Amino acid sequence: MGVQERRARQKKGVREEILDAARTLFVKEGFESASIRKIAEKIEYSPGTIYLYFRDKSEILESICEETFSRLARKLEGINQDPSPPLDRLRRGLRVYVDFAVENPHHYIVTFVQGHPEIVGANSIYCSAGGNCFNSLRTGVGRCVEAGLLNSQDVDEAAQALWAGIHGISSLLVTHPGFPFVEPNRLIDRVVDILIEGIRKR
Amino acid sequence: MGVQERRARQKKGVREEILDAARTLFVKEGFESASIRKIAEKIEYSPGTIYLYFRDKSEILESICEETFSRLARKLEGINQDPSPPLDRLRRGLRVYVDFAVENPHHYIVTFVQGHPEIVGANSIYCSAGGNCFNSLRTGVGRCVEAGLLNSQDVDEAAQALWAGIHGISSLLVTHPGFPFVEPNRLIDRVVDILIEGIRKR
Amino acid sequence: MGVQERRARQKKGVREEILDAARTLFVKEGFESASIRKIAEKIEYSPGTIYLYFRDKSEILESICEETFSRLARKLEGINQDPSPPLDRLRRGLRVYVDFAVENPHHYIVTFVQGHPEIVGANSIYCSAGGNCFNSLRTGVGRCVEAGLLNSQDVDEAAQALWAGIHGISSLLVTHPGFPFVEPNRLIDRVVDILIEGIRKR
Amino acid sequence: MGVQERRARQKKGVREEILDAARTLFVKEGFESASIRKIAEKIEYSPGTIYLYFRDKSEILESICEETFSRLARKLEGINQDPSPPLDRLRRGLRVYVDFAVENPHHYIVTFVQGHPEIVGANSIYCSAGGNCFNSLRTGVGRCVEAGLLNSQDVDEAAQALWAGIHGISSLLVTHPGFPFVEPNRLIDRVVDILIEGIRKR
DNA sequence: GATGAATGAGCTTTCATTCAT
DNA sequence: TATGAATGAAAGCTCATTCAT
Repeated sequence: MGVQERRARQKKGVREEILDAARTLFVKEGFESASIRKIAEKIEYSPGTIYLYFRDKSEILESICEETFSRLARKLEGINQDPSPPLDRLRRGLRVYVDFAVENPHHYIVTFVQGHPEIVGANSIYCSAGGNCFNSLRTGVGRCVEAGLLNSQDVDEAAQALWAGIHGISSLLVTHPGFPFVEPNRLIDRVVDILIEGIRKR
Repeated sequence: MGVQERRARQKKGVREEILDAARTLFVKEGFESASIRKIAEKIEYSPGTIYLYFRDKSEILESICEETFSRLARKLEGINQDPSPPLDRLRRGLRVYVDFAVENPHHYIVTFVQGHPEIVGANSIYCSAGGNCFNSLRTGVGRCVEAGLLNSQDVDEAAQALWAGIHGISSLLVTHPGFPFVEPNRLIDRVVDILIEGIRKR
Repeated sequence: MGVQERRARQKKGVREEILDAARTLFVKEGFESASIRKIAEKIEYSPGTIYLYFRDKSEILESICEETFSRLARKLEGINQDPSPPLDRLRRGLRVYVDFAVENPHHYIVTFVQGHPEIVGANSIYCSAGGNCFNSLRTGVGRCVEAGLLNSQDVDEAAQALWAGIHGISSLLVTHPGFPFVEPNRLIDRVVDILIEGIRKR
Repeated sequence: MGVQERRARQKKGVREEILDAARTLFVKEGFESASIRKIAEKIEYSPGTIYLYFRDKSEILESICEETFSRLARKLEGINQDPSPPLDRLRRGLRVYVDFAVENPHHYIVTFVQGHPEIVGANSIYCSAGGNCFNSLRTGVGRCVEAGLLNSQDVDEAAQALWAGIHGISSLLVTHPGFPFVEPNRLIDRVVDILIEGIRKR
């Protein structure tokens, strides 16, 4: 029975199980405190087994980050490919970014909030899949500039400023769950409004 | 020699040395990884000595946070007490906040970016000195609302949105030093501009 | 060689090795002073290994106590089931108790002499296997009372008094090996005689 | 005030304060766990101060033992010098011994129950003051033998057997306070009765 | 694939003790 | 007489990792 149950799960793949368990633990206890043993316990395998799927602890973290970036990048690219007016698309991109963070707090914290110098380059927002995310945003901003919709022509500057804005609300919401925020949906909308209002030409 | 050297340092005070070393390590390695032993090694004392100044590891963290909040609060209160127009003061408050973060990246990360559930309440932005910081911001926003300068009357919502904005750029700058940001000063100004432009009444 | 030697010992079982080493150390140095490290050193394993067999230090103690009680209980029950006259059986039970202590001084000290508030209930003479020991004695006394052989009807009182007597000589012999006792066998017999003479009806 | 209070206590003598605190802690936590720091804290002096009165930790223990033996010896000698019949005196001596243990459980455990190999000779029952205690008992037994009151002529054997009996009930009562003993006074009387009945000539 | 056993290094913390003041 | 500062050693325990099976 225990064995059958395990076999059933194997369809999902041990690798995925490890990633799921690790992500949860990384956030709940921090990367350092989350131990290989605890991960192994959670998925009911022996610690050694984990080393069949990952070289070491930090490779697990790398995988989680990469996976997160990919999912977000896909979402953002979806928006970039629809035919609404550029400013609308930009606004929706910002909102989607924050929603993604709120819906995947574990991923977001691990990938964007915590600093991981042990993953050289990989954790940064400009590596592989990470780059795609930022590029989506940059592209969206670029389209607005081309259409003469913004109060400045510097695409990089604007893109980075917007990113700062949405990263700010995202990280606050996921890392300070105890703070007496006003209703989150309203707050997110307000932030996005401010950013769009503050950036568009009058 | 070793003795003379130490005596010299003692003027500064062992407690301060510990806090300095700890802050650096907390940021470089994270709270969990930064060990009492490493702190002791860094200041060339024995591990036991640290316990003459702090009850345990988390008390060191608490001290650092409290210290950070106090310094920032003092800066912000200074601004609140000068006589310029409300919106100017608000703008300068935002800028001072980010400057503080950039000038004290260690403090900022330890206090605002990393989550520290081990310090119940103390790590939160609304505890003691922490509360003073947020209240300064809220007061500044309140004055603008009273003067009818903002495009919304909800003080909390606006204060939180602004805080999100400045926390966003602050945390990005200090946690992603490798990212190819445009010139930081210009970027910070741009963010603050966007926030003010996005929040004021037309 | 080192490897072969170890393999040889493994037949006995690492768990048993740990218990043996621990028992010796607990007595020689006391529970507190006997450290996990010293136990590990003694059996030539790393400290961590011990935690593969026992949850923590006090679980080792618990195991030793439980084991001791069980062995003694088995001996005593053996006597209770033979068909000699009740007073003879009682006398032999007392003697067997003391013999057990003298033959297993380590066990006896750890289990009966040292107080172990850290093992809630388990160290007490009335827990599980411990209870069986005392019950054997109580049963033996009860039989004598039923047969009208004792100078008092109070079974509990008599059983506790006898226990005090044999615990007294047992603990003195094992904890004061340097004292100039008269020949131990004679002394033990004398104590048992006194107890039986002092308790039986005339 | 704090100072005045301390000065007041000094009449009692710091040394005595240390001994009082140590005795309590030795019993509550065991000799090993009771630390110099905790003793110092309890009497509100610095750890270093203790070393002005005692060479090291074990000297404190030695002092406590010596002190205990002396007090008990004095009590027993008092009895030896009164004019009642020898067997009565012996009986009263036994009872006084147990009463002393029950009234001074701290002293009794530290001195008689716990083994202290670190105090070579000093912890034994035959050193200095300790010898006086046992000698009192031996003298009492000797008088009974001379008066032809006992069922054996071997003074040492009898004295040791009696000591075993009273040590047994004493140590059980003080080290197993949780055990469901019958009413202590009755139990002690019963033990003493058994011992006297078991040893006297018929 | 998976595991059980093992380890060496490391952790936070407490200790008895020393010594300059 | 008393202390405050310091330390080296050791404690119990957990860790990432390895490897024979």
